Amino acid sequence: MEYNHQSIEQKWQKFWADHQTFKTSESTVKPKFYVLDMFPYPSGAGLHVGHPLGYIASDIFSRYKRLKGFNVLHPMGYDSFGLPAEQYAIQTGQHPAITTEANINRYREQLDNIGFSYDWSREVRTSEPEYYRWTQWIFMKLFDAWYNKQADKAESIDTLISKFETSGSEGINAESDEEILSFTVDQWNNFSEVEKQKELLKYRLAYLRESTVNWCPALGTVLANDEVINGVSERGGYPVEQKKMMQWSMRITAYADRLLRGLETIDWPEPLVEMQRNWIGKSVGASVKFPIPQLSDNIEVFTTRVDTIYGVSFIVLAPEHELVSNLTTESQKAEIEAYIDKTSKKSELDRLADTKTVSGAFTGSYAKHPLTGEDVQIWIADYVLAGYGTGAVMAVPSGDQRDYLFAKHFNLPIIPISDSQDISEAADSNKDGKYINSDFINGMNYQEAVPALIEKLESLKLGKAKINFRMRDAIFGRQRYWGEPVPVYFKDGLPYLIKEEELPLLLPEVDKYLPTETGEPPLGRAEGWKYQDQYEYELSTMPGWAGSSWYWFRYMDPKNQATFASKEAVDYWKAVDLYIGGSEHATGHLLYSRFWNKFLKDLGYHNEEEPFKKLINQGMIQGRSNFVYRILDEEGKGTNKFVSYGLKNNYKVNPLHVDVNIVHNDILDLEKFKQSRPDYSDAEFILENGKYICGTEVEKMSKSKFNVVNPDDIIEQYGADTLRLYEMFLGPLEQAKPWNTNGIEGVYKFLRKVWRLFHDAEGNFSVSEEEPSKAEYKALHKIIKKVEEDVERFSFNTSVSAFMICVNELTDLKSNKRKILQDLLIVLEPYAPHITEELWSLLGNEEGSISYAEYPLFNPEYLVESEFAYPVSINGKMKMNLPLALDLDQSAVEEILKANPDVQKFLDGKPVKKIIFVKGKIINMVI
RNA sequence: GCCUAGGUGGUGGAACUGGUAGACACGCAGGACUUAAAAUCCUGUUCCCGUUAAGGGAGUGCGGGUUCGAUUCCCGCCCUAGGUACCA
Repeated sequence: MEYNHQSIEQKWQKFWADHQTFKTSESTVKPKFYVLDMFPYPSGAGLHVGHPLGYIASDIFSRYKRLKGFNVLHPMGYDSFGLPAEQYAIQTGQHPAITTEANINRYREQLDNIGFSYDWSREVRTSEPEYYRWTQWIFMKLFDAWYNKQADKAESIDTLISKFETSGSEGINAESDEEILSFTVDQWNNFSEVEKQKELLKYRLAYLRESTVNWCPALGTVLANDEVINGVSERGGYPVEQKKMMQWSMRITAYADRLLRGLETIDWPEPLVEMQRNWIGKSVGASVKFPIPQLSDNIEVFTTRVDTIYGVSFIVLAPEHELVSNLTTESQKAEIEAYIDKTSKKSELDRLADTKTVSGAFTGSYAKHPLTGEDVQIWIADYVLAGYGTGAVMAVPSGDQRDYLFAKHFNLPIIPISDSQDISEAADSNKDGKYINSDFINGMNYQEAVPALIEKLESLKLGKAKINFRMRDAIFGRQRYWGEPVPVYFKDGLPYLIKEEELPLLLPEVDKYLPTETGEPPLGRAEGWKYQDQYEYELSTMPGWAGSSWYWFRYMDPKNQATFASKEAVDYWKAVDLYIGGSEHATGHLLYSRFWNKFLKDLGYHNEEEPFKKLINQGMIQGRSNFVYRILDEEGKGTNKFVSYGLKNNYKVNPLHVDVNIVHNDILDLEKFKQSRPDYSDAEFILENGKYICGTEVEKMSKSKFNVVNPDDIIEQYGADTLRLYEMFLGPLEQAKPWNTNGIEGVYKFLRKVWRLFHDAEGNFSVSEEEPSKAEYKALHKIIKKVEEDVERFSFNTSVSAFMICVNELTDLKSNKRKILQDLLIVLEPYAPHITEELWSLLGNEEGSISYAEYPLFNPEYLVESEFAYPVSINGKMKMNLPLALDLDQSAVEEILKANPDVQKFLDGKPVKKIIFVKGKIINMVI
């Protein structure tokens, strides 16, 4: 019987499903291992061959770990709230839940075809009420929490209230809004309920506040910073503008430092860690106040170079800075207003594009230098950002290039402050020299000057050391329908939580999925949707990242009605040991998940500071487009003649995308091409060597480029095992690479060879019970060792090559020994589970039991060489013949030396500690 | 500009701590089997010189360096991909 992938794969997929082979439980003495894939958003387009790359890798790893005796949790689910289903609903009126359900079913079918070992009994869907009930519950916990900086953790808001009740606002060290009240115990107790709630809102980790948001008019919703790329929306690429709105936010900034510190404890790809580090953007510096006597106020600036303070020759405010209007003198008013008007009209995109031109305006006012007391001019300019630091900078033209250009342009003084500076052409920010023109720090170096200055500023109450973060709080509301309702109602204009036992707050039905006529979010259309029939619910829904910020917990205990995951389950599974997914989530999902994880830890729900111990980014699989070249006539119009790639330069041609599914190894299937469109039916071709060769280009995989390859088609032709092996064979997991099927035949051929090892020439199943030869053991143990090493370092592509070598060797040896083949199957099982299960049961083992087999033990003895003899040279100076060995003990070294007096002579009687052999040659001796 | 990763045959890629560069696969060429095709198997395949062969030379983006020995380490440069950008 020949290898029939279709019947084998169907048989085993059904077997695994019927027997719940991969169902996982906590009740075991085995060590646990948690392997997680980033769950997909179920889009209408279904899976293409790029999607499963990471899933295949994680499945191989999971199966390998199971064989190695671990209790593996390997679940899958769907991030099923999101924009595309809602956009589809707007167009067609179909409820997003129906679209989503259909898409999920399609995804499931495609996933099943690949033969993954997921425990489907643990599936989660973020849009199901049983799931989002707990998303809402976590939101409630966040609303009911504040961040105690002293304890460096979040606590229940009750502990803050009791502090207010016993000692007022005195001594509270909390992460909060900027403008907080200070009050005594009596004042607090006399506050009205509304006043108390208003004040508490400034401390809550989920809070409502008027803030500047990224508003996307085309999508009709606000977006978080990570959802805005280069000034346009991540989804759809629509323009985004800044707008002030009442918005729900998450006080992620409270965790900035812990999020930063945690990065050192986890095993993530360096680029990704770097991205998070930059996103958090910690700067250590100082805040300095420049007094403005006429307003009896100060301008506060943040600087990372307080040592350059004597080089300050002016101050620059962001055009939006709150003091600008008060500082503007009568004579400068027109100029300032014109400048503000000009900059406010610039869109985010223009501002990003134009960073070269220097622009700004003088307010006419002066501030006092905090140390010298001299007057410094106050300017406004759009190179200072309102959103970072205090929205004001002290300008040091000699040390900062932007300040330098600004000073040159407006003819402002440039004061050198270091004896090592060269400021003839540009600012010089080096910290190496001794200070000059700098009063009491003259002659000091950087390390001495900074603490001296901080001390001085503190004594004058005009400055202090400060740490600043680039990261902003995350906007949490979305003015959309298809998301989790926020479990909040409004009373006296203030938000209150609904009761825990009233969860889930179900998403109400609406007649249309568009904003209301008055501009409220779609939930405003839900008729009679009121809390206790009188209070307005929050009409925004949660953002896409809400449901994905804790889902790995739900897999641990997906059916629990009493809590998001039981203490026992959480204590058993702890954190995700291996997480595989794309790097596009670096500053979104992966940051928010770490935040929520830390928060839930603070409240005592689990003990893991970091949710994902090890992370691997699989590279994107790009499309490989094929082109045909249509010949143009004299007028440049397309004819119905097509010329092969190699001859196209002899003609005037127009390249056209051609469906990659009718091209094989870049050779066009002419008949299928003719059938593909009616006007191609009489197409003519100019061939080379009797073939039509297509051109190629690497592009993103998309329908419009006719380069989408559906895994189902590959599976039908070659089988899931071939697909799995081939996707791994394609190249390193973490590297982006174009999809091409040019080499898939080789992998398919390999599987047929495996099959044939178990069958005789007539195709009958036949294995021998004889004791294998040394050579056979060697082939086997080479692959055992190689695959162990490769899987542990996620180098799956080299394993596939090693399998091919192994099977070629066994074929050459005509080996069909049970002892060899049985172990080979176990090693191959993670990569090609269907064929191995089939052959395993043909060997007479219990059906389906390879999933529980024991991984064969590697024995290095089989790899030790005993044959002779290569001519070798040492230091290029002598030649001799020596036995081959991998590793030698002292007696073996002596033996070799005794047998080779030439070497003895060369070594001049010095004792040899070690002989280093490489692939059978002495390459060095350690004396 | 800055950060990160990378640059190896016709192609995808291997070479793990410095040790036979090009494993494995695709493609291509030739051959066996076959009436023929498919399938399968065998041989060759970095480039250049050498009629074949024996043999020789060059070679991992470019230019230097360290080393008995460099795809690997160091210095300078070029290019590609991803990220990021008036962050004070």
